[in-house]
Amino acid sequence: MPPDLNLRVLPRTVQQETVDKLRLAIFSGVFEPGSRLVESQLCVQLGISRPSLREALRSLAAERLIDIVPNRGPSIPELTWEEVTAIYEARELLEVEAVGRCAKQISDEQLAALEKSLYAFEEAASSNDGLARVTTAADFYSIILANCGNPILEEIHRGLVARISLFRSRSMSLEGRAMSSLEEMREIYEAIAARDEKAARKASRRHVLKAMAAAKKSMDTTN
Amino acid sequence: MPPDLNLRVLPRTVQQETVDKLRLAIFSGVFEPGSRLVESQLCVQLGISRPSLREALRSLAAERLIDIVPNRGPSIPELTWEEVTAIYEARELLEVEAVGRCAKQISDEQLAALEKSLYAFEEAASSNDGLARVTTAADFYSIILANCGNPILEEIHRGLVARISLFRSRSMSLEGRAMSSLEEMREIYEAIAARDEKAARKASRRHVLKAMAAAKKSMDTTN
DNA sequence: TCAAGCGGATTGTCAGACATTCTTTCAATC
DNA sequence: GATTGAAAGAATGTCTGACAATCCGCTTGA
Repeated sequence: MPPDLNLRVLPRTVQQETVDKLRLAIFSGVFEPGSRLVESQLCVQLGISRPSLREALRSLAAERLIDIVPNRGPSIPELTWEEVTAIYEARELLEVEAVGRCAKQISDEQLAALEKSLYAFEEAASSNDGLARVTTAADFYSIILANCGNPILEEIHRGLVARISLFRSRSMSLEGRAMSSLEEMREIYEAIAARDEKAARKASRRHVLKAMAAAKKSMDTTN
Repeated sequence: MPPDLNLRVLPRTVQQETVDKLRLAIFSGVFEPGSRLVESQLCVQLGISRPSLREALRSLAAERLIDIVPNRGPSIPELTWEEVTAIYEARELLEVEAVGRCAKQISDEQLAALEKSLYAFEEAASSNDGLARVTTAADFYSIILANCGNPILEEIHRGLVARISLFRSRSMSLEGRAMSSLEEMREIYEAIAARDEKAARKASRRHVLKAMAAAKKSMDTTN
């Protein structure tokens, strides 16, 4: 038997399912920012009991995907532009580092997977499916972060991106943003494929900064 | 009345108290790594009900301070050296950035507070109080991170440091480590006080790398 | 118009219960 | 003697139901 066989199928608990469902709902913008999540309603909608729901909500609160104020309950955060900026800056820091490391050490297989994900995003960018754009773009980053050699960076990055998913989907809907994003991502890919760490970092930084600018633009126009 | 008076005392719930208590207990090394946390026992020890405890445990699990395996319950993580390395690397990335930003923008008041915290650490370093060493050192970083201009970096850094608190307290007990740590921190402080961003980053990087080396050493000798 | 107070709605917390799953022990078999 | 298997005990996952504390909106009265 292989020594490190980890085929163990982890049983999925109601709590985990609930966290995933709610997380996805928050990503997809089902809840309005600032809106309150009423426990009794969610219990009925999700078909679970209040204790299970509350456990799930505590998890999401620790991930900063929802706010919980004592005696007022959970609500969807209303991010200010300052907070969004701070998140984008942190994302820049992590992502640039990850891209740089990735350029040095990604395997050929994973590089192929990265190219594939780029094509997937290309297709989504041409379409009008906003959610597909965000998810395929997320896949692209995900492969990079998974190959940077540091799972902690990956974990933190995932958390950050989750918190600004709403802004990402909004800005991705901006006229032309998807296409220029595609170009930037292609640059990143090319640099990684060429194992050019410096160029990869540069392209990555440019990409995040442009994404931040697009987010700001969408924030200004939306309000 | 002041316009932004935010004196509102947030009511502290049992859940929050429990999270804080358990977090502190984990920091202090009350629980052995790998040991399991039995709900019924904790309920009695903390004097709370199982639902409240479970909510607290979910929060801690989301912070990665405990592991929760379905049908096996919560336990203290046993970090491998690979994981610890990854955390230290991420910490380096964040801390160097924060120190650099801090050097550019910290106020004179906060600089004074930083100096004060350095003295506090100096005192703790001379003593034999391991916990005091870790907490005063944490205060020092805390001031830096609070003045880097990005609350997200602060938040993430706090989370990372929490996860390796055990290794920090161990390595701080190594012969001479506290004193050399003091020197490194003084270098950081001097560079920040001189508003020399580059030197501050350099000193910060050196400090984290040495801390990581000390952690590795303590890990090797302990086992 | 504004302040006080009242009532419904919501959250915080607990107790108790039960099915499921894990662990360990002990016996049976090879 | 070692391994397998079953059974008992312990711990977790989940639900129901309950009640006090708190918050929010509305009415009432000045």
